[in-house]
Amino acid sequence: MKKSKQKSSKERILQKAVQIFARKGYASTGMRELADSAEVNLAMINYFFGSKKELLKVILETFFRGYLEIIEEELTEKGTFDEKISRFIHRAINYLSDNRDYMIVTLAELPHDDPEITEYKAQWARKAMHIVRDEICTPVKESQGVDLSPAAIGPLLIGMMSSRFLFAPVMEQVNPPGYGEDFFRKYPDIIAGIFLQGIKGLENVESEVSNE
Amino acid sequence: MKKSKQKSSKERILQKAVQIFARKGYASTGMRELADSAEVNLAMINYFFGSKKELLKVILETFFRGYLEIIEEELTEKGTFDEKISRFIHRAINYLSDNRDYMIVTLAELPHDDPEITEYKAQWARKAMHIVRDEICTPVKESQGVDLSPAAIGPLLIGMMSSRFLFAPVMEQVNPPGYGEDFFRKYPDIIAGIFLQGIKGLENVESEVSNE
DNA sequence: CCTTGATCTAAACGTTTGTTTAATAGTGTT
DNA sequence: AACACTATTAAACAAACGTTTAGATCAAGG
Repeated sequence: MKKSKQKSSKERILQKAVQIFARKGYASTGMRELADSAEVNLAMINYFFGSKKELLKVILETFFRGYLEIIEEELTEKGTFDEKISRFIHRAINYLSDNRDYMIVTLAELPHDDPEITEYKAQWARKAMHIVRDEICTPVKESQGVDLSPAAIGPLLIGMMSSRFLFAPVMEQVNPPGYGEDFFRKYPDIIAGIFLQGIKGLENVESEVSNE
Repeated sequence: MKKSKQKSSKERILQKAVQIFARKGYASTGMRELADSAEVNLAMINYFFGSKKELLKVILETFFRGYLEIIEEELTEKGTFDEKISRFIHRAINYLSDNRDYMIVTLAELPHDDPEITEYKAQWARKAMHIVRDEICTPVKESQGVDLSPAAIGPLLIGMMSSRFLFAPVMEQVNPPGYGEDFFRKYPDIIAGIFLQGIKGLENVESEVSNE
């Protein structure tokens, strides 16, 4: 372990950026506030990262890379369908929990369409969608005859797994802190259970809307 | 129908605000850009709404009120558990679809904790959570013995229903527009099916984590 | 000792930010 | 015609914005 005592300026900037962007939002955070918080001269941010937007890209990149790695490792390797899905959901929720701030920054920026950033996100979404199609949608189609669009199932999974974290700031205001803490230990099991049993219960949904 | 020809300045401001906030984000949208887009003098925004933040509150208030009304009407009225849940999900997804921009603005601001705004959101969350507890968590507990926290199920439902819309700007870049359009006609059925069958499949999850 | 390259600083750049003010225009009432 | 009230305008405000510049500081290598 080398220089574990003090982080470098660049590391400090990134660490504080993720923290503050998650709490206040990317656009509402000024570079001076970030510089002060990271105990760094204002100019150092652009010195290391080029621009504020490039700094955001580093954060998105980091989150997406980690998430995609989990998709690849857990969804494309051996095991039954149920095993793979369950393994993936457990590890993904763990990842979201360990990287809440990265996740919050990424998902809060998702709906906005700065063209530069949107293309960036789309690159990752493309890769994830192929795997979701091959490993989830296709098997479900073959075993149950239900057509699932990967463009819906991918977002659905993230939505299910992340919702609790995105609502956290509000829920802390609603419930006393620490409330339901025991419940949230079972959270990954619940989500995995709902998703797995949920799509297993899907059957002839398509017939209802076959031809209108 | 009275003066359907031209909307009032106040209406135009609100309409354009929701539109632009949804596309670019609340914080990144300047008041001058909004004023120009609404074809209104800059000062009129604060004249009608007091401040930029008050304008945001009106948007949040509008979305929450509509969503809570659906919760109340569909979840607390007559019918079996399955009927109520299914009715609620169908109508809620319809509501989200009809008010995409309101939803995007609201959900994108959710994770951020401007204290003034957070307390605002918490007021609505409180009301919704009571209903979710009484109408979803308690029945599930009685019929299946599974303890669900309303602080998780409420967000989970929104997360499941909204994910597809929040990812839309990215997915449009991934898929050709119009792709999977036929699928998304079945979307409410799919979501309702997954959720209902999903929680019905939950059983002895708690026993796995009973005592570690 | 001098050089090289990376790190850091203080200061300023020109815009843009949200908000406010004071004056004007319009509309219906008395 | 004078009044009251709402709506609208152009202009200005201080503050904050992201970015850039020129120069200092520092450590390591030749």
